[in-house]
Amino acid sequence: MNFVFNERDGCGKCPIRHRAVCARCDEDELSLLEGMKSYKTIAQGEPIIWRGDDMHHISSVVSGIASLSRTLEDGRTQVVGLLLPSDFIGSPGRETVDFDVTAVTDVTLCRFERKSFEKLVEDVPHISQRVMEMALDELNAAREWMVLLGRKTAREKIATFIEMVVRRDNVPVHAGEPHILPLTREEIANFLGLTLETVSRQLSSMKKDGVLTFTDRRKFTVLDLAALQDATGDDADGGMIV
Amino acid sequence: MNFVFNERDGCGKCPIRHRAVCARCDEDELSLLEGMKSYKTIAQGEPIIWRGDDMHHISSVVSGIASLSRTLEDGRTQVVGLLLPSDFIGSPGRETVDFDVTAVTDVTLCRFERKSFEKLVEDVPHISQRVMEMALDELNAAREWMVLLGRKTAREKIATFIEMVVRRDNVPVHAGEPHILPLTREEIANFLGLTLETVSRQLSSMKKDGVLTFTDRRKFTVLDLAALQDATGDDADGGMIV
DNA sequence: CATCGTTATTGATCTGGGTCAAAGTTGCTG
DNA sequence: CAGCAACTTTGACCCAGATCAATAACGATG
Repeated sequence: MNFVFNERDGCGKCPIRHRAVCARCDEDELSLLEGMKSYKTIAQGEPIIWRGDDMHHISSVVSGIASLSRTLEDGRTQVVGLLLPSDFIGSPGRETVDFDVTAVTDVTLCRFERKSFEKLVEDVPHISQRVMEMALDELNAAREWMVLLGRKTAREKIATFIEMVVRRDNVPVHAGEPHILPLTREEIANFLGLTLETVSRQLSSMKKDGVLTFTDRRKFTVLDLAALQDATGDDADGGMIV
Repeated sequence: MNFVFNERDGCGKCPIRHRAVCARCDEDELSLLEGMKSYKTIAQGEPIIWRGDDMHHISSVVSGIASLSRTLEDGRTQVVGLLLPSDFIGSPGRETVDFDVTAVTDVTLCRFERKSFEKLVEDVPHISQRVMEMALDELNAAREWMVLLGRKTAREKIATFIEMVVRRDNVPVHAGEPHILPLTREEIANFLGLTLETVSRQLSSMKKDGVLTFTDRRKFTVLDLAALQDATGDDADGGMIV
């Protein structure tokens, strides 16, 4: 899961190098993984793995977006994270998954047998260090999201989400290019702890206020970035400290 | 942070052994820490460190409870975690803290200079593995809490919180013994994304319904555990899978 | 043990966002 | 390109929980 939508540095070869070990690559260590990996593609909307299922593999997202979510008995659903390229599905040391994982778009995974991966974690210190760093990053992002879920208004939640999408896009994409919402209104709602109607109303309201325009229901451009950032409820500089 | 309130296994000597390395103790490795540690006590209600402060130490909670929280400009506060004995304050690899840390009760910390701790993480593989496991546990707990914050009703939030306190107590404490609420109504509210009035009303309502009794505003006994668990909104078995 | 500040309870009222319902879009698929 | 299914918008209404306010119960202190 990677709330900030920033893709980590990767050396572009094997998926596991994206984040797990890259920048400290050692061909010998990594060649251990060569025999173990297999690829799998899951179609948009299909489940990848259900909560409680045995976790035979640890996978890395190669392309596409997956969601981590929990659904209560009566159908209320909360998305607790989005998995973007280089994010992992499954944790070493856990036998089962604790959340449902679903393909939000078509998703390609690079999979490693869990047992072998766990052995690798024990044998290669770089890997546990990298997984530790990733888990700490995710933890921070999750806590940040807890503030949003527990205390922000609908308007602030939407603004935070949009700002996050824009921040992610602004690295690779040129100015002027419209941004793409990777989720439906309902998925956004389940991510923000709202209903789809409220999401729709707030987006309309921001459109009316001249903060955004939509070219189509998935594509938008920010007209007033300052207003957008103001509306997030966060510190002026976007969470960083002065 | 340790939402489930379960204290991890510890060998009872140095605080860092509580969770960081215990079960894989190696006297030689750990003796590296002997010279580095220092103890500090913070009085109830006092700040331990503020968001944005430079993190000169990584600390382990020896006794007491601390809270991790974020406050928006207008005063809305969300507690994103409680730190119990054996939990860490600060992460290797981060220069500043991202949340305010406050002593909920008197707190004693065992502190290590951050740089030395980071060196230890690099040098001793057991430690990064243990920190990795801890971070993954915390991450899971944080995501579980996101479901509560985003989707549960006030009644379900309170029931979940009480059930958590009871679960933590039930290991060491004998049946019949009243449980102790470690937080004020306001702190509970800030942890659950509610107001203190709603917390108070829900507790009164559960008292009226015969689920709980209070002997004093901090001490309570559960009269109907089944009803309490029903009220959490979670699966019957408390989150585990059948 | 009276006083005072803090914490908790309870009541009255308000409102943001949920719920229910009805159109309006969009994009497949035959 | 018609017809349908999935998604989105918008409106009307409602209610859980927030807000505002008054009172009560602690518990520390002199």
